[in-house]
Amino acid sequence: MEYNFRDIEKRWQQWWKDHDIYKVSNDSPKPKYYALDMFPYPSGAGLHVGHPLGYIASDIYARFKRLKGFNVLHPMGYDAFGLPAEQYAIEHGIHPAMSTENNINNFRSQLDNIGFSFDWSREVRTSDPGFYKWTQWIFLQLFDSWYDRKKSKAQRIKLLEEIFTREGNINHPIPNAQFEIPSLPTASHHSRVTFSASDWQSFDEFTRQSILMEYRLAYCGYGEVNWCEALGTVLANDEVINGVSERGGYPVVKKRLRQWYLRITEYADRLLEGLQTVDFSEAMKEMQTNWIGKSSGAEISFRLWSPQLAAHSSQLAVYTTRPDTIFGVDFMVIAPEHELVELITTPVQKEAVDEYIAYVKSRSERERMAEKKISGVFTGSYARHPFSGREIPVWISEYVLIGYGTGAIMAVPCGDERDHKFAKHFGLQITNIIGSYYNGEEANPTKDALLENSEFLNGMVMKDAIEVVTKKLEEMNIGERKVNYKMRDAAFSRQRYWGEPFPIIWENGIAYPLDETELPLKLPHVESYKPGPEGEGPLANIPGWYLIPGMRGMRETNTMPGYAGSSWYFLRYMDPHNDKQFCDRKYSNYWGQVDLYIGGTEHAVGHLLYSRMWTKFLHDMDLISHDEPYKRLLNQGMIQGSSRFVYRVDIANQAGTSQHRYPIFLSLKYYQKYLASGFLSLVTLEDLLNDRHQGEWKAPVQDDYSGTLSVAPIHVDVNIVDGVELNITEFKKWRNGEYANAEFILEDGRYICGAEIEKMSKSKFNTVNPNEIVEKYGADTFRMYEMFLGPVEMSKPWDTKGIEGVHRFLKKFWRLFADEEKDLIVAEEPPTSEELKVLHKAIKKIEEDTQRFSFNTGVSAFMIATNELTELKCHKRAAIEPLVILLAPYAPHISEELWHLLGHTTSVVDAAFPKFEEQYVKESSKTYPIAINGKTRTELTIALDATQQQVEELVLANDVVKKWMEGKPSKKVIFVKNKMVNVVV
RNA sequence: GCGGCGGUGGCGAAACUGGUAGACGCACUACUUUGAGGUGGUAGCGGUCGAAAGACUGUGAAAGUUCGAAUCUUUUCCGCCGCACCA
Repeated sequence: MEYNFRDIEKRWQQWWKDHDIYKVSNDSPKPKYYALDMFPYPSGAGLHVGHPLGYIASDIYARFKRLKGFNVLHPMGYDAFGLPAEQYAIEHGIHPAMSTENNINNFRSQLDNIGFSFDWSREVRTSDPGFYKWTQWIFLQLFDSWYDRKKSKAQRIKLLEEIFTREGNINHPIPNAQFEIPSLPTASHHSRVTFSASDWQSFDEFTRQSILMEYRLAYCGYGEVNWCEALGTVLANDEVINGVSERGGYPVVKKRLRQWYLRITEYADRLLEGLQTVDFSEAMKEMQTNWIGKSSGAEISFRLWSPQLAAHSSQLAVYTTRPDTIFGVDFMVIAPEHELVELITTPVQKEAVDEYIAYVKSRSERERMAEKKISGVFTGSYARHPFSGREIPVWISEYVLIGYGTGAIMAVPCGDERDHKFAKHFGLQITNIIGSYYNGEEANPTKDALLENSEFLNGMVMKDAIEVVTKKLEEMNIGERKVNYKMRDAAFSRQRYWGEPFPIIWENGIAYPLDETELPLKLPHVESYKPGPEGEGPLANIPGWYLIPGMRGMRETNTMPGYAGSSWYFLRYMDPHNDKQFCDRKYSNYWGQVDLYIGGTEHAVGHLLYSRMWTKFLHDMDLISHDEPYKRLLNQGMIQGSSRFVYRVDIANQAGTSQHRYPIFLSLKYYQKYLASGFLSLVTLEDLLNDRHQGEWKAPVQDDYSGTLSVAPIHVDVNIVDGVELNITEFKKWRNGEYANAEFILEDGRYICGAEIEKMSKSKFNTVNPNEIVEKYGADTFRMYEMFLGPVEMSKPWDTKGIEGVHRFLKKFWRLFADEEKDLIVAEEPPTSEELKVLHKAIKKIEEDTQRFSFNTGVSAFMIATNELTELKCHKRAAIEPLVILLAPYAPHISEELWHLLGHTTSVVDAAFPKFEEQYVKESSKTYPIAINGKTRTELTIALDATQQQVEELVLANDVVKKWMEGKPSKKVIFVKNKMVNVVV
């Protein structure tokens, strides 16, 4: 019987389904294991071979853990809300619910082809009301909470109200909101607003609610947001890449809008600390750490002074991480948007300042990022140095950002590169406080220099001076210790339709939460996706929805962003059908953290941070027991596409001729020849024809070939290229015969395409559909090949040709068991020790490799064992049956088939792996350390039943030791004692 | 610029705590099975010299530690990813 993978795979997939093999129980005496994939956004393009890489890895590990006796939760679902579906709806008039449903069905059929062991009974979709009911519910909990900095945890708003009634906000100042809220009691810096208990009691409802809004973990406020005109919505910081939207690449501008936010900044410290308790890659931790961007330093107030303005008492607050450099301050710089600009600009400087502000406003975010010009203007005012009393000019420049720190800095040109450039550019004074560390040419940001020109700090090491200065500033009451973060609160509303509606009703400018019993607040059906008035979403066009009968208020018409549902979905899998709670505590206690989370790096600062924050919040609310969602994160690399190019000749000067009737294509050799020498535009087609081999291309007789050539590389579908050789017949049929009349200039009768490794994408025609691979080679081959390509974490190009080797292996493996004539050729006689050695080696290696996610070497180990057993002509049950179990995680279908051929009646999933381990591996060999001069240098693995004599011989024969001894001949004694092999020199 | 990761045959890659570098697979070459193609089988395959045995050399480059370095340390070059005026 031949290895008929099509039959086998179809049959077993059906059998698994019929018998609910992968259904997992929440109630099991077995230890649990939670293996999760980042659920996909069901895009219209479907899956290409790159997508399943992570799923295969997690599936292998999940199956492996099942065999090891674990109760494994391995679910799958869809991140189904989001912008693309709505864009598609706008363009094609198909309702997002419809297109999403279609895409999901398509995804599912593609996934099913590959033989995953997902428990589909637990499938979740974020766009399902049964799911988003709980997204809305968690939102309400966030809305109803504030962050108690004293206790470092979230608390109920009710508690805060009690505190305010009792003692005002003296002990709980308004958190560092980045965004202003109107109608607060006045104060220059609204985060410094304080009120007493009696103040609080005198406030009206609106003021109270406005104040509470300043504390809520989900809050609504006005602020500068990333507005994308093309998408008609705001975007979170992580959705903006280099000034354009992540999806679609549209320009993004700053705009002031009313917006919902998540106060993720309150969790900044815990998000940082939590990184130490989880197993993420260094790169991932680094990215999150950078994104959070914690820095500590001091905020210092400088008195301002101006020669032309009436004496005023303004203070300028600056933030610095280097208070030790205070005597090196030569000027101050404030951001162009700074509130003091108007106040401190002197009449003489007014024109220049206005001009500069206008210039800054004219520059887009992108321009500002792209070209970093040194620009700025003097305000005419001065700050007074707190120690030396020196006058320090105050400048305005766009290199100081309004959003970070206080929007103002003290410039220390000898120690900061930007300040130094600025000083040089405008010819400002540069005070050297670090002696020879400063060379006059470049700033030196060292902390090790001994301070000079620094009065009471002279002779002190900078590092130590930081503390001294900060203390002194605090004593003088003009400065305080301050921690700053780059991370901003996360914009949480979108002016879109296809997302979770906010369970909020606005009345008299106050946001009231919906009652729990009114959830889910369902998304209404819409006909039009046009944005509503004043930057609202499409829901603002449906009065029937936002107006509530019998009430004066109206519903919030924004919707939640794509990351809302994905911030907690991993909890829903534990209890997916519960309509009383988001997840029963009993089950979240049982499953706990995700033990293994696999997905791409692209979610480093988005999804992964948000879901970590939500988890911490739910933990604070005592709704779950753990406060980090993922114990271990594995980032799969990308599978890149290998693009193929054809080179089309465009003939210039073609007036009066008919060359353009035939697009002419050059094979790579010609393309490179002319391109490389830079001659292409000087060459005519005639030159080319004279150069080519005779007879390969018959040029139409009447054409004029004298025009110069230019060549355009064109992406060609990789599926009509065999390796690098173009299938010309297929090419002519490609794209409905667009190239039907193509003519080719060949090399040795073949058309060789150009090649380049790029990201896999439809537009580059380099995608490969897993369905085609599965159809041709089977799912088992596909799975193993994806793993065989290289380490899971690494990016690597897809090469369809290499798959043959893996396919060959499976056929070879099959032939250990079955033969062309007979179904089963397995013999029951006991294996020889040589055969057992092959087996044991394989078991040891494959187990280790699987355990440490080194699936590529695991696959290799299978190949080696199979090759060796084939060579030994070994068809003995005891030597080959264990391999079937071992192979099951990698190639489940063929394993299941062979398992049954071998006479078992249960699924290979139920094979008792631990037992088998005991039977075959345990204590079959032992590893001994070899010590040289008492220091362990290497190890020897020796069969358990080896005699002392044999061990001694082995040590002698060991090349490692032998070489070492040869390299350094001297007296040597070798002895074997208590299993420790010792070599003494 | 800063930070992280990496650089090993024609290609994807192994080498886990320093111990015979290149396992395994692809591609390639020769032979074999076959009427032919595919499949299957055997052998070769880093480089140089050699018919072969074998010798020398070899993990981006340079230096160092070590009996021994792809692996550790320092410097440097290149590539990928992330951040980017964050004071």
